[in-house]
Amino acid sequence: MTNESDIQSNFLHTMIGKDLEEGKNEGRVHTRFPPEPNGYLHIGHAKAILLNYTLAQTYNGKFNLRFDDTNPVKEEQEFVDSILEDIRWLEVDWEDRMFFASDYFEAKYEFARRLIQAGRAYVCDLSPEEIREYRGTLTEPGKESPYRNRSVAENLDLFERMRKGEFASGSRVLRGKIDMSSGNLNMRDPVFYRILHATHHRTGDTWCIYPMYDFSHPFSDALEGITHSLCSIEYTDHRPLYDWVVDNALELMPETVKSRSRQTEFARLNMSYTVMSKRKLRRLVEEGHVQGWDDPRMPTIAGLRRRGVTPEAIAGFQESVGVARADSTVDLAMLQHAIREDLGEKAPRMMAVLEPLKVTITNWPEDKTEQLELENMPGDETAGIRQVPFGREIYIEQEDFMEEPPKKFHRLAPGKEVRLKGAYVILCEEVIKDNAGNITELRCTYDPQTKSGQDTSGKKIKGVIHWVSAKHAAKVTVRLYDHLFSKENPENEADGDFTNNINPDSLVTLVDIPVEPAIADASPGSRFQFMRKGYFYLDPVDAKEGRVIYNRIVGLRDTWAKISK
RNA sequence: UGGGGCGUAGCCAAGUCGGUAAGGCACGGGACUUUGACUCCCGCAUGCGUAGGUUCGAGUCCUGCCGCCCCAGCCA
Repeated sequence: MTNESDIQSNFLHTMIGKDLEEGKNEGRVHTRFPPEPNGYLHIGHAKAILLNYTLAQTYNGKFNLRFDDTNPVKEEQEFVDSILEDIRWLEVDWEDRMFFASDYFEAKYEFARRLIQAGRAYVCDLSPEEIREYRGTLTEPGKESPYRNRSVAENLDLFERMRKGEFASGSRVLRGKIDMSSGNLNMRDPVFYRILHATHHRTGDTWCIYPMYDFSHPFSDALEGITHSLCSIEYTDHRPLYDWVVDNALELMPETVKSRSRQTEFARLNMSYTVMSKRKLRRLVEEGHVQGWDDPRMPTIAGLRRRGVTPEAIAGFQESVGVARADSTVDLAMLQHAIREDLGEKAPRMMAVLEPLKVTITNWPEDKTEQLELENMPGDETAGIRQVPFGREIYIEQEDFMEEPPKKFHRLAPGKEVRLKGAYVILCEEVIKDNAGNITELRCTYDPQTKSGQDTSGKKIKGVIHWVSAKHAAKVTVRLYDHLFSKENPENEADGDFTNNINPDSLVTLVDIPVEPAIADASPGSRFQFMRKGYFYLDPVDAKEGRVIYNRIVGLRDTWAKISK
């Protein structure tokens, strides 16, 4: 049984609680996620998936996966494959209930026939343009089609011949006979079937008529015994039609219908600096602005996965965002927080220098290497210890040295001391520059009394910086941008040029960076926290092709950046 | 100008029969710290789009305004 205080309170739980109380659906809760296989899933879909799945789990119910594949010209097998992979990765289990709307084409055809027989649907010969004209406008009622009162026999005959392929694509449709004067345009004799001579990715050329969403979806729900059909807010206007279809199915196809499902709408996810429109994401891919649907900067599940985000982080994000009916735009910081929260306790700490500055420790013997022991997770002994070599020449981060430091700067500066994490305290004695005045090297001395863990010097050093042994360091590539857009590079409002400010996929200046040997030996899929630099992930896709590239999953909070402003 | 939906802090979001505004993110302050990270404390809406009304009492009920979003695919 679920502890009520564990459940994020929202209107969905209130609704289900009420339904259960009233004994609706024999106390069953059965949800579904119904993607159209016409693109890759993104984090917005993750919200819908998790919502449906956790709702079912909370009430010991069931969750179905159903591909809404009723439009053969847009759908492809590649997308059903990617969707399956993404949902599995999210650790959402549909058990043995994976369905396709196309599984029910025959049943839907029969349902349509019975609607005709009941005088509630008719074949209409109006052209698409004429149908639009007859539909009226937002403020004016529509006109009834001249074909609206065909006899049942004629409709049945025509509909059968539509199926047989006797007519050209677009020449006729089957429409529901509802109300051409309804204020709700969806009720003005909606189209249920269109003729489309196209090959379907699953049914091939078996059919040349395909059901429309408004007819197909509610019936699919009813056939599967769905009790709660969640969808996004823009379908609110479709609810009366949804009910019309289910009610008719209940009456005319009782032998097949398993539930009186109800549609409930919720607001889809919007996030700052994030493109969530499938259409725009497709453009980014097709116009080559990104490597593909799984580009690590993409908000797709595949992109997030490749970047190194964990399913747990996505679930945590979803939970913290909640769900409501009001339009909203979640701050990207919420996602970043969820990622850090999850990785903070599972990613081993390592040192990597992204923008190296050479440091020579002048009082350290020329060829002496000392193996230092560093904790993988400070404070957590079970995470183990690693050996890190230390020698005369090391690299530190360029930004950890300032020739003329401001007051609160705790790192290295001429004549100042700083602790090298896990090693010794060094003192900066000399700054070496090239002819152009660029700092090329620091000459420092170390204090033998200050070895990490056995410091006898009594020194209180505030600054601790990360480093890497120059002799032992390996070089890898790093992708620093973790989002397509950011505060500095926001997506443009206008549809046309929203691609203008795309963050680059990597910084070329960082191509050769030294890292701890332990990192260089890591296997694909490893996640680390590079000390003071963020969480990184060895890109498995690049690794497959022999490239060693680390993606920054998310950066760390940077208090210094704020102080220094 | 038809129909539908929505408005609680910078961003999300709880608020059963009306009983005196949860929580998270962000932000600010402090403690701790061999990651300026993490963690831990503290602070952050006399106010719930707005104007009235009902009531001992209104975010919750009523009325009028204002604002934002969706709908005229043989897409989903």
